[in-house]
Amino acid sequence: MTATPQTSAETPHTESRSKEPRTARGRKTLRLILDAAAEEFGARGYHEGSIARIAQRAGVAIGSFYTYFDSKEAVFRALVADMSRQVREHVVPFILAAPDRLAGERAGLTAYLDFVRTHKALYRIIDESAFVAEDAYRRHYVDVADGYATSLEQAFGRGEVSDGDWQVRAWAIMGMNVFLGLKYGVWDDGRPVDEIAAAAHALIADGLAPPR
Amino acid sequence: MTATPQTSAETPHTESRSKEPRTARGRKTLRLILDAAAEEFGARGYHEGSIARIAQRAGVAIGSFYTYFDSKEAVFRALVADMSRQVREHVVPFILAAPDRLAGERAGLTAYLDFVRTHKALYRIIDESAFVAEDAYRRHYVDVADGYATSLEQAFGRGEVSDGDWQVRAWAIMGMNVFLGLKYGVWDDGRPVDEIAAAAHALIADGLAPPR
DNA sequence: TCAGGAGTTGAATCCTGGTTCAGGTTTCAG
DNA sequence: CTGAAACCTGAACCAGGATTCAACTCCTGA
Repeated sequence: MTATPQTSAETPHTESRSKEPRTARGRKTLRLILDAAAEEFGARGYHEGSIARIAQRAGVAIGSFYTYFDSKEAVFRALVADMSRQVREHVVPFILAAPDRLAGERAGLTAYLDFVRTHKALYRIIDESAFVAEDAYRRHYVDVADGYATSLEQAFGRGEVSDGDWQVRAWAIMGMNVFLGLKYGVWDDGRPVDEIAAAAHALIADGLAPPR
Repeated sequence: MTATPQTSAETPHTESRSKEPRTARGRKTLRLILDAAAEEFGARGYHEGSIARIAQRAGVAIGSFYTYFDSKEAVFRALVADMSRQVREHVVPFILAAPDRLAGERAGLTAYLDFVRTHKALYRIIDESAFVAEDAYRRHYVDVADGYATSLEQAFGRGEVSDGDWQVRAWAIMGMNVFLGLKYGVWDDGRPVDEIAAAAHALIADGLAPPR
Protein backbone atom coordinates (compact mmCIF):
# COMPACT_ATOMS: atom_id res chain seq x y z
CA MET A 1 0.00 0.00 0.00
CA THR A 2 2.78 2.36 0.87
CA ALA A 3 5.77 3.04 -1.33
CA THR A 4 7.82 0.07 -2.30
CA PRO A 5 10.97 -0.28 -0.23
CA GLN A 6 12.92 0.27 -3.41
CA THR A 7 16.24 -0.59 -1.81
CA SER A 8 18.24 0.80 -4.66
CA ALA A 9 18.97 4.49 -4.91
CA GLU A 10 15.79 5.90 -3.50
CA THR A 11 13.82 7.41 -6.34
CA PRO A 12 12.51 10.71 -5.04
CA HIS A 13 10.12 11.34 -7.93
CA THR A 14 8.01 8.58 -9.42
CA GLU A 15 4.96 9.33 -7.31
CA SER A 16 2.55 7.16 -9.25
CA ARG A 17 4.70 4.80 -11.29
CA SER A 18 6.09 2.19 -8.96
CA LYS A 19 9.01 1.45 -11.18
CA GLU A 20 10.26 2.85 -14.41
CA PRO A 21 10.81 0.24 -17.13
CA ARG A 22 14.47 -0.44 -17.88
CA THR A 23 14.21 -1.87 -21.35
CA ALA A 24 12.37 -1.20 -24.58
CA ARG A 25 10.27 -4.23 -23.95
CA GLY A 26 9.22 -2.84 -20.59
CA ARG A 27 8.38 0.56 -21.98
CA LYS A 28 6.16 -1.04 -24.58
CA THR A 29 4.29 -3.02 -21.96
CA LEU A 30 3.84 0.04 -19.79
CA ARG A 31 2.34 1.90 -22.70
CA LEU A 32 -0.01 -0.98 -23.42
CA ILE A 33 -1.16 -0.99 -19.84
CA LEU A 34 -1.64 2.77 -19.72
CA ASP A 35 -3.71 2.77 -22.89
CA ALA A 36 -5.74 -0.19 -21.72
CA ALA A 37 -6.39 1.55 -18.43
CA ALA A 38 -7.62 4.64 -20.24
CA GLU A 39 -10.05 2.50 -22.21
CA GLU A 40 -11.22 0.58 -19.22
CA PHE A 41 -11.72 3.52 -16.88
CA GLY A 42 -13.18 5.59 -19.66
CA ALA A 43 -15.75 2.95 -20.41
CA ARG A 44 -16.60 1.70 -16.94
CA GLY A 45 -15.37 4.35 -14.58
CA TYR A 46 -12.92 3.89 -11.77
CA HIS A 47 -14.87 1.68 -9.43
CA GLU A 48 -16.44 -0.54 -12.05
CA GLY A 49 -13.21 -0.84 -13.90
CA SER A 50 -11.08 -3.84 -12.95
CA ILE A 51 -7.39 -4.55 -13.01
CA ALA A 52 -8.02 -7.96 -14.48
CA ARG A 53 -9.83 -6.40 -17.39
CA ILE A 54 -7.14 -3.80 -17.89
CA ALA A 55 -4.57 -6.56 -18.07
CA GLN A 56 -6.76 -8.43 -20.50
CA ARG A 57 -7.21 -5.40 -22.76
CA ALA A 58 -3.47 -4.85 -22.67
CA GLY A 59 -2.85 -8.52 -23.42
CA VAL A 60 -0.64 -9.04 -20.40
CA ALA A 61 -0.96 -10.93 -17.14
CA ILE A 62 -2.26 -9.33 -13.99
CA GLY A 63 1.13 -9.65 -12.42
CA SER A 64 2.68 -7.49 -15.11
CA PHE A 65 0.40 -4.71 -14.12
CA TYR A 66 1.88 -4.73 -10.66
CA THR A 67 5.34 -4.57 -12.12
CA TYR A 68 4.58 -1.02 -13.19
CA PHE A 69 2.01 0.24 -10.75
CA ASP A 70 1.60 -0.15 -7.04
CA SER A 71 -2.15 -0.08 -7.06
CA LYS A 72 -5.32 0.64 -8.92
CA GLU A 73 -5.27 4.19 -7.69
CA ALA A 74 -1.72 4.65 -8.91
CA VAL A 75 -2.63 3.97 -12.55
CA PHE A 76 -5.57 6.22 -12.27
CA ARG A 77 -3.45 9.07 -11.01
CA ALA A 78 -0.93 8.51 -13.75
CA LEU A 79 -3.73 8.70 -16.27
CA VAL A 80 -5.15 11.92 -14.92
CA ALA A 81 -1.80 13.65 -15.09
CA ASP A 82 -1.26 12.36 -18.58
CA MET A 83 -4.62 13.46 -19.90
CA SER A 84 -4.50 16.80 -18.19
CA ARG A 85 -1.39 17.39 -20.22
CA GLN A 86 -2.98 16.11 -23.40
CA VAL A 87 -5.90 18.50 -23.22
CA ARG A 88 -3.68 21.50 -22.79
CA GLU A 89 -1.30 20.42 -25.50
CA HIS A 90 -4.19 20.18 -27.89
CA VAL A 91 -5.94 23.42 -27.03
CA VAL A 92 -3.22 25.92 -26.19
CA PRO A 93 -1.72 26.17 -29.72
CA PHE A 94 -5.09 27.27 -31.08
CA ILE A 95 -5.34 30.00 -28.51
CA LEU A 96 -1.84 31.22 -29.20
CA ALA A 97 -2.34 31.22 -32.95
CA ALA A 98 -5.28 33.60 -32.71
CA PRO A 99 -4.76 37.31 -33.41
CA ASP A 100 -5.99 38.41 -30.01
CA ARG A 101 -7.22 37.01 -26.71
CA LEU A 102 -10.94 37.11 -27.47
CA ALA A 103 -10.47 35.42 -30.82
CA GLY A 104 -8.25 32.96 -28.99
CA GLU A 105 -11.02 32.27 -26.55
CA ARG A 106 -13.25 31.29 -29.39
CA ALA A 107 -10.66 29.18 -31.17
CA GLY A 108 -9.78 27.51 -27.90
CA LEU A 109 -13.34 26.54 -27.16
CA THR A 110 -13.79 25.16 -30.64
CA ALA A 111 -10.66 23.08 -30.28
CA TYR A 112 -11.71 21.96 -26.84
CA LEU A 113 -15.14 20.83 -27.98
CA ASP A 114 -13.56 18.98 -30.87
CA PHE A 115 -11.16 17.28 -28.54
CA VAL A 116 -13.87 16.28 -26.10
CA ARG A 117 -15.99 14.79 -28.84
CA THR A 118 -13.14 12.56 -29.90
CA HIS A 119 -11.97 11.78 -26.38
CA LYS A 120 -15.06 11.25 -24.32
CA ALA A 121 -13.31 8.67 -22.18
CA LEU A 122 -10.66 11.14 -21.22
CA TYR A 123 -13.25 13.62 -20.19
CA ARG A 124 -14.85 11.16 -17.87
CA ILE A 125 -11.57 10.21 -16.29
CA ILE A 126 -10.61 13.75 -15.43
CA ASP A 127 -14.02 14.37 -14.02
CA GLU A 128 -14.08 11.27 -11.94
CA SER A 129 -10.71 12.08 -10.49
CA ALA A 130 -12.53 14.58 -8.31
CA PHE A 131 -13.60 11.62 -6.19
CA VAL A 132 -10.73 9.24 -6.64
CA ALA A 133 -7.83 11.62 -6.43
CA GLU A 134 -9.09 14.97 -5.24
CA ASP A 135 -5.65 16.48 -5.15
CA ALA A 136 -4.90 15.54 -8.75
CA TYR A 137 -8.21 16.94 -9.87
CA ARG A 138 -7.68 20.13 -7.99
CA ARG A 139 -4.21 20.53 -9.35
CA HIS A 140 -5.50 20.10 -12.87
CA TYR A 141 -8.07 22.85 -12.59
CA VAL A 142 -5.96 25.18 -10.51
CA ASP A 143 -3.22 24.90 -13.11
CA VAL A 144 -5.59 25.63 -15.94
CA ALA A 145 -7.20 28.51 -14.07
CA ASP A 146 -3.87 30.10 -13.23
CA GLY A 147 -2.73 29.88 -16.81
CA TYR A 148 -5.99 31.43 -17.81
CA ALA A 149 -5.78 34.26 -15.34
CA THR A 150 -2.28 35.13 -16.39
CA SER A 151 -3.18 35.03 -20.02
CA LEU A 152 -6.15 37.34 -19.46
CA GLU A 153 -4.10 39.79 -17.50
CA GLN A 154 -1.54 39.97 -20.26
CA ALA A 155 -4.29 40.54 -22.78
CA PHE A 156 -5.45 43.41 -20.60
CA GLY A 157 -1.95 44.82 -20.85
CA ARG A 158 -2.35 44.82 -24.62
CA GLY A 159 -5.73 46.48 -24.34
CA GLU A 160 -7.58 43.44 -25.63
CA VAL A 161 -9.89 42.95 -22.67
CA SER A 162 -11.33 45.12 -19.96
CA ASP A 163 -10.07 45.25 -16.40
CA GLY A 164 -11.52 42.94 -13.77
CA ASP A 165 -10.96 40.16 -11.26
CA TRP A 166 -8.69 37.73 -13.09
CA GLN A 167 -9.11 34.75 -10.84
CA VAL A 168 -12.88 34.92 -10.73
CA ARG A 169 -12.99 35.44 -14.45
CA ALA A 170 -10.68 32.54 -15.06
CA TRP A 171 -12.75 30.17 -12.98
CA ALA A 172 -15.95 31.42 -14.50
CA ILE A 173 -14.78 30.97 -18.07
CA MET A 174 -13.28 27.62 -17.28
CA GLY A 175 -16.56 26.42 -15.80
CA MET A 176 -18.37 27.71 -18.81
CA ASN A 177 -16.12 25.77 -21.14
CA VAL A 178 -16.28 22.61 -19.09
CA PHE A 179 -20.05 22.61 -19.01
CA LEU A 180 -20.33 23.38 -22.68
CA GLY A 181 -17.95 20.50 -23.20
CA LEU A 182 -20.15 18.23 -21.16
CA LYS A 183 -23.35 19.32 -22.86
CA TYR A 184 -22.21 19.73 -26.45
CA GLY A 185 -19.17 17.51 -26.44
CA VAL A 186 -20.15 14.44 -24.48
CA TRP A 187 -23.93 14.42 -24.30
CA ASP A 188 -25.11 16.11 -27.43
CA ASP A 189 -22.77 16.20 -30.39
CA GLY A 190 -25.40 17.13 -32.91
CA ARG A 191 -24.71 20.83 -33.29
CA PRO A 192 -21.55 22.02 -35.05
CA VAL A 193 -18.88 23.13 -32.62
CA ASP A 194 -18.33 26.52 -34.28
CA GLU A 195 -21.93 27.38 -33.66
CA ILE A 196 -21.57 26.70 -29.95
CA ALA A 197 -18.25 28.48 -29.79
CA ALA A 198 -19.67 31.50 -31.59
CA ALA A 199 -22.59 31.78 -29.19
CA ALA A 200 -20.32 31.37 -26.18
CA HIS A 201 -17.89 33.86 -27.60
CA ALA A 202 -20.62 36.44 -27.98
CA LEU A 203 -21.54 35.95 -24.35
CA ILE A 204 -17.99 36.21 -23.07
CA ALA A 205 -17.18 39.21 -25.21
CA ASP A 206 -20.24 41.37 -24.70
CA GLY A 207 -22.25 39.83 -21.88
CA LEU A 208 -25.98 39.70 -21.51
CA ALA A 209 -26.71 43.35 -20.99
CA PRO A 210 -29.02 44.77 -23.67
CA PRO A 211 -27.45 47.20 -26.14
CA ARG A 212 -27.77 50.78 -25.09
CA MET B 1 -33.01 17.89 5.65
CA THR B 2 -34.89 15.75 3.19
CA ALA B 3 -38.41 16.08 1.99
CA THR B 4 -41.00 14.52 4.16
CA PRO B 5 -43.07 12.09 2.20
CA GLN B 6 -45.87 14.53 3.05
CA THR B 7 -48.88 13.39 1.10
CA SER B 8 -50.22 10.20 2.48
CA ALA B 9 -52.07 10.17 -0.82
CA GLU B 10 -50.23 7.56 -2.82
CA THR B 11 -47.18 9.02 -4.47
CA PRO B 12 -47.31 7.58 -8.00
CA HIS B 13 -43.56 7.43 -8.53
CA THR B 14 -41.61 5.76 -5.75
CA GLU B 15 -38.91 4.65 -8.16
CA SER B 16 -36.16 4.61 -5.64
CA ARG B 17 -37.97 4.02 -2.37
CA SER B 18 -38.74 0.35 -2.21
CA LYS B 19 -41.63 0.77 0.13
CA GLU B 20 -43.38 3.74 1.60
CA PRO B 21 -43.62 3.64 5.40
CA ARG B 22 -47.14 2.97 6.65
CA THR B 23 -46.91 4.32 10.15
CA ALA B 24 -45.55 7.35 11.93
CA ARG B 25 -42.82 5.21 13.38
CA GLY B 26 -41.79 4.08 9.94
CA ARG B 27 -41.72 7.59 8.58
CA LYS B 28 -39.48 8.63 11.38
CA THR B 29 -37.05 5.80 10.70
CA LEU B 30 -36.97 6.60 7.00
CA ARG B 31 -36.11 10.16 7.84
CA LEU B 32 -33.29 9.02 10.11
CA ILE B 33 -31.87 6.79 7.40
CA LEU B 34 -32.08 9.43 4.72
CA ASP B 35 -30.31 12.00 6.84
CA ALA B 36 -27.69 9.51 7.91
CA ALA B 37 -27.10 8.60 4.28
CA ALA B 38 -26.60 12.25 3.38
CA GLU B 39 -23.99 12.56 6.10
CA GLU B 40 -22.24 9.36 5.20
CA PHE B 41 -22.09 9.89 1.45
CA GLY B 42 -21.25 13.54 1.93
CA ALA B 43 -18.32 12.67 4.14
CA ARG B 44 -16.97 9.57 2.44
CA GLY B 45 -18.42 9.58 -1.02
CA TYR B 46 -20.52 6.88 -2.57
CA HIS B 47 -18.04 4.08 -2.86
CA GLU B 48 -16.34 4.61 0.47
CA GLY B 49 -19.63 5.08 2.19
CA SER B 50 -21.10 1.94 3.71
CA ILE B 51 -24.59 0.79 4.49
CA ALA B 52 -23.46 -0.49 7.85
CA ARG B 53 -22.20 2.94 8.76
CA ILE B 54 -25.34 4.60 7.52
CA ALA B 55 -27.38 2.30 9.71
CA GLN B 56 -25.12 3.07 12.60
CA ARG B 57 -25.40 6.82 12.14
CA ALA B 58 -29.14 6.45 11.95
CA GLY B 59 -29.16 4.27 15.03
CA VAL B 60 -31.00 1.41 13.37
CA ALA B 61 -30.09 -2.10 12.29
CA ILE B 62 -28.83 -2.87 8.82
CA GLY B 63 -31.96 -4.80 8.12
CA SER B 64 -34.10 -1.73 8.67
CA PHE B 65 -32.28 -0.02 5.89
CA TYR B 66 -33.46 -2.68 3.50
CA THR B 67 -37.00 -2.18 4.67
CA TYR B 68 -36.96 1.19 2.94
CA PHE B 69 -34.46 0.89 0.16
CA ASP B 70 -33.67 -1.87 -2.28
CA SER B 71 -30.01 -1.13 -2.54
CA LYS B 72 -27.18 1.25 -1.88
CA GLU B 73 -27.74 2.89 -5.23
CA ALA B 74 -31.39 3.42 -4.45
CA VAL B 75 -30.70 5.60 -1.40
CA PHE B 76 -28.16 7.52 -3.35
CA ARG B 77 -30.63 8.26 -6.09
CA ALA B 78 -33.24 9.33 -3.61
CA LEU B 79 -30.72 11.71 -2.11
CA VAL B 80 -29.73 13.25 -5.41
CA ALA B 81 -33.31 13.98 -6.35
CA ASP B 82 -33.94 15.48 -2.96
CA MET B 83 -30.88 17.70 -2.91
CA SER B 84 -31.39 18.84 -6.45
CA ARG B 85 -34.72 20.15 -5.22
CA GLN B 86 -33.19 21.74 -2.16
CA VAL B 87 -30.69 23.77 -4.14
CA ARG B 88 -33.35 25.18 -6.37
CA GLU B 89 -35.72 25.89 -3.52
CA HIS B 90 -33.01 27.88 -1.84
CA VAL B 91 -31.80 29.86 -4.82
CA VAL B 92 -34.85 30.55 -6.96
CA PRO B 93 -36.60 32.89 -4.49
CA PHE B 94 -33.62 35.19 -4.51
CA ILE B 95 -33.65 35.37 -8.27
CA LEU B 96 -37.35 36.08 -8.36
CA ALA B 97 -37.12 38.77 -5.72
CA ALA B 98 -34.64 40.78 -7.77
CA PRO B 99 -35.86 43.77 -9.80
CA ASP B 100 -34.60 42.38 -13.10
CA ARG B 101 -32.89 39.32 -14.57
CA LEU B 102 -29.34 40.56 -14.33
CA ALA B 103 -29.73 41.63 -10.75
CA GLY B 104 -31.34 38.26 -10.18
CA GLU B 105 -28.32 36.58 -11.64
CA ARG B 106 -26.16 38.24 -9.09
CA ALA B 107 -28.46 37.56 -6.18
CA GLY B 108 -28.82 33.98 -7.30
CA LEU B 109 -25.09 33.41 -7.40
CA THR B 110 -24.65 34.95 -3.99
CA ALA B 111 -27.35 32.70 -2.58
CA TYR B 112 -25.85 29.72 -4.34
CA LEU B 113 -22.37 30.31 -2.97
CA ASP B 114 -23.81 30.76 0.49
CA PHE B 115 -25.70 27.54 0.17
CA VAL B 116 -22.70 25.63 -1.07
CA ARG B 117 -20.57 26.85 1.79
CA THR B 118 -23.05 25.56 4.30
CA HIS B 119 -23.81 22.35 2.43
CA LYS B 120 -20.54 21.06 1.11
CA ALA B 121 -21.64 17.50 1.56
CA LEU B 122 -24.64 18.06 -0.62
CA TYR B 123 -22.47 19.53 -3.29
CA ARG B 124 -20.32 16.46 -3.37
CA ILE B 125 -23.26 14.14 -3.60
CA ILE B 126 -24.75 15.88 -6.59
CA ASP B 127 -21.40 15.92 -8.29
CA GLU B 128 -20.66 12.33 -7.65
CA SER B 129 -24.01 11.31 -9.02
CA ALA B 130 -22.49 11.84 -12.43
CA PHE B 131 -20.77 8.51 -11.97
CA VAL B 132 -23.21 6.64 -9.82
CA ALA B 133 -26.43 7.67 -11.44
CA GLU B 134 -25.68 9.39 -14.72
CA ASP B 135 -29.30 9.79 -15.59
CA ALA B 136 -30.15 11.50 -12.32
CA TYR B 137 -27.21 13.83 -12.70
CA ARG B 138 -28.14 14.65 -16.22
CA ARG B 139 -31.72 15.27 -15.30
CA HIS B 140 -30.64 17.64 -12.59
CA TYR B 141 -28.57 19.81 -14.89
CA VAL B 142 -30.91 19.61 -17.84
CA ASP B 143 -33.74 20.74 -15.59
CA VAL B 144 -31.75 23.64 -14.25
CA ALA B 145 -30.54 24.64 -17.70
CA ASP B 146 -34.01 24.56 -19.16
CA GLY B 147 -35.35 26.70 -16.38
CA TYR B 148 -32.49 29.05 -16.96
CA ALA B 149 -33.01 29.28 -20.68
CA THR B 150 -36.69 29.98 -20.29
CA SER B 151 -36.05 32.60 -17.69
CA LEU B 152 -33.50 34.35 -19.90
CA GLU B 153 -35.80 34.34 -22.86
CA GLN B 154 -38.55 35.94 -20.84
CA ALA B 155 -36.12 38.55 -19.63
CA PHE B 156 -35.33 39.25 -23.25
CA GLY B 157 -39.04 39.82 -23.83
CA ARG B 158 -38.92 42.48 -21.15
CA GLY B 159 -35.86 44.06 -22.74
CA GLU B 160 -33.60 43.15 -19.83
CA VAL B 161 -31.06 41.15 -21.77
CA SER B 162 -29.81 41.02 -25.31
CA ASP B 163 -30.81 38.42 -27.87
CA GLY B 164 -28.81 35.23 -28.24
CA ASP B 165 -28.69 31.46 -28.07
CA TRP B 166 -30.63 30.66 -24.91
CA GLN B 167 -29.53 27.09 -24.49
CA VAL B 168 -25.84 27.77 -24.93
CA ARG B 169 -26.08 30.75 -22.63
CA ALA B 170 -27.91 28.74 -20.02
CA TRP B 171 -25.29 25.99 -20.01
CA ALA B 172 -22.48 28.50 -20.03
CA ILE B 173 -23.79 30.44 -17.07
CA MET B 174 -24.63 27.28 -15.20
CA GLY B 175 -21.10 26.00 -15.65
CA MET B 176 -19.74 29.31 -14.54
CA ASN B 177 -21.77 29.18 -11.35
CA VAL B 178 -20.93 25.58 -10.64
CA PHE B 179 -17.22 26.20 -10.96
CA LEU B 180 -17.35 29.34 -8.89
CA GLY B 181 -19.23 27.25 -6.35
CA LEU B 182 -16.50 24.65 -6.41
CA LYS B 183 -13.68 27.15 -6.17
CA TYR B 184 -15.13 29.74 -3.81
CA GLY B 185 -17.73 27.63 -2.06
CA VAL B 186 -16.10 24.32 -1.39
CA TRP B 187 -12.36 24.83 -1.77
CA ASP B 188 -11.73 28.39 -0.78
CA ASP B 189 -14.27 30.09 1.41
CA GLY B 190 -12.04 32.96 2.40
CA ARG B 191 -13.39 35.68 0.16
CA PRO B 192 -16.82 37.17 0.81
CA VAL B 193 -19.46 35.80 -1.50
CA ASP B 194 -20.71 39.20 -2.61
CA GLU B 195 -17.30 40.02 -3.93
CA ILE B 196 -17.26 36.91 -6.08
CA ALA B 197 -20.81 37.45 -7.19
CA ALA B 198 -20.07 41.05 -8.10
CA ALA B 199 -17.09 40.09 -10.24
CA ALA B 200 -19.02 37.33 -11.95
CA HIS B 201 -21.95 39.62 -12.47
CA ALA B 202 -19.75 42.15 -14.19
CA LEU B 203 -18.50 39.46 -16.51
CA ILE B 204 -21.94 38.13 -17.35
CA ALA B 205 -23.41 41.56 -17.84
CA ASP B 206 -20.75 43.26 -19.94
CA GLY B 207 -18.30 40.60 -21.04
CA LEU B 208 -14.58 40.89 -21.48
CA ALA B 209 -14.46 43.23 -24.44
CA PRO B 210 -12.65 46.46 -23.65
CA PRO B 211 -14.82 49.58 -23.45
CA ARG B 212 -15.06 51.41 -26.74
C1' DT C 1 28.34 -19.18 -23.12
C1' DC C 2 26.26 -17.97 -19.02
C1' DA C 3 24.78 -15.33 -14.93
C1' DG C 4 21.43 -12.55 -13.35
C1' DG C 5 18.52 -8.71 -13.82
C1' DA C 6 14.25 -7.44 -16.26
C1' DG C 7 9.97 -8.89 -17.37
C1' DT C 8 6.01 -12.23 -17.33
C1' DT C 9 2.59 -15.35 -15.59
C1' DG C 10 -2.07 -16.38 -13.40
C1' DA C 11 -3.86 -19.24 -9.73
C1' DA C 12 -4.56 -18.53 -4.92
C1' DT C 13 -5.24 -15.55 -1.10
C1' DC C 14 -7.82 -12.24 1.43
C1' DC C 15 -10.80 -8.95 2.61
C1' DT C 16 -14.34 -5.75 2.19
C1' DG C 17 -18.98 -4.82 2.46
C1' DG C 18 -23.64 -5.39 0.15
C1' DT C 19 -27.51 -8.26 0.83
C1' DT C 20 -30.32 -11.92 2.98
C1' DC C 21 -33.12 -14.05 6.36
C1' DA C 22 -35.21 -16.25 10.27
C1' DG C 23 -36.98 -14.75 13.96
C1' DG C 24 -38.53 -10.98 17.59
C1' DT C 25 -41.15 -6.58 18.86
C1' DT C 26 -44.49 -2.82 18.21
C1' DT C 27 -48.55 -0.81 16.48
C1' DC C 28 -53.33 -0.39 15.67
C1' DA C 29 -57.83 -1.46 13.44
C1' DG C 30 -61.76 -3.95 14.62
C1' DC D 1 -58.29 -7.42 23.68
C1' DT D 2 -56.22 -9.58 19.84
C1' DG D 3 -54.08 -10.95 15.70
C1' DA D 4 -51.96 -9.54 11.73
C1' DA D 5 -49.38 -6.20 9.45
C1' DA D 6 -45.57 -3.20 9.95
C1' DC D 7 -41.13 -2.79 11.82
C1' DC D 8 -36.81 -4.04 13.72
C1' DT D 9 -32.57 -6.88 14.49
C1' DG D 10 -27.81 -8.31 13.33
C1' DA D 11 -25.18 -12.46 12.51
C1' DA D 12 -24.10 -15.03 8.50
C1' DC D 13 -23.53 -15.52 3.68
C1' DC D 14 -21.17 -14.64 -0.44
C1' DA D 15 -19.46 -12.44 -4.61
C1' DG D 16 -16.33 -9.63 -6.59
C1' DG D 17 -11.99 -8.09 -7.27
C1' DA D 18 -7.48 -6.08 -5.59
C1' DT D 19 -3.10 -7.82 -4.45
C1' DT D 20 0.54 -11.42 -3.69
C1' DC D 21 3.91 -14.69 -4.99
C1' DA D 22 6.77 -18.42 -6.45
C1' DA D 23 8.08 -20.16 -10.63
C1' DC D 24 9.21 -19.20 -15.35
C1' DT D 25 11.17 -16.93 -19.82
C1' DC D 26 13.76 -13.32 -22.18
C1' DC D 27 17.61 -10.40 -22.87
C1' DT D 28 22.15 -8.47 -22.39
C1' DG D 29 26.80 -7.62 -20.93
C1' DA D 30 31.15 -9.75 -19.90
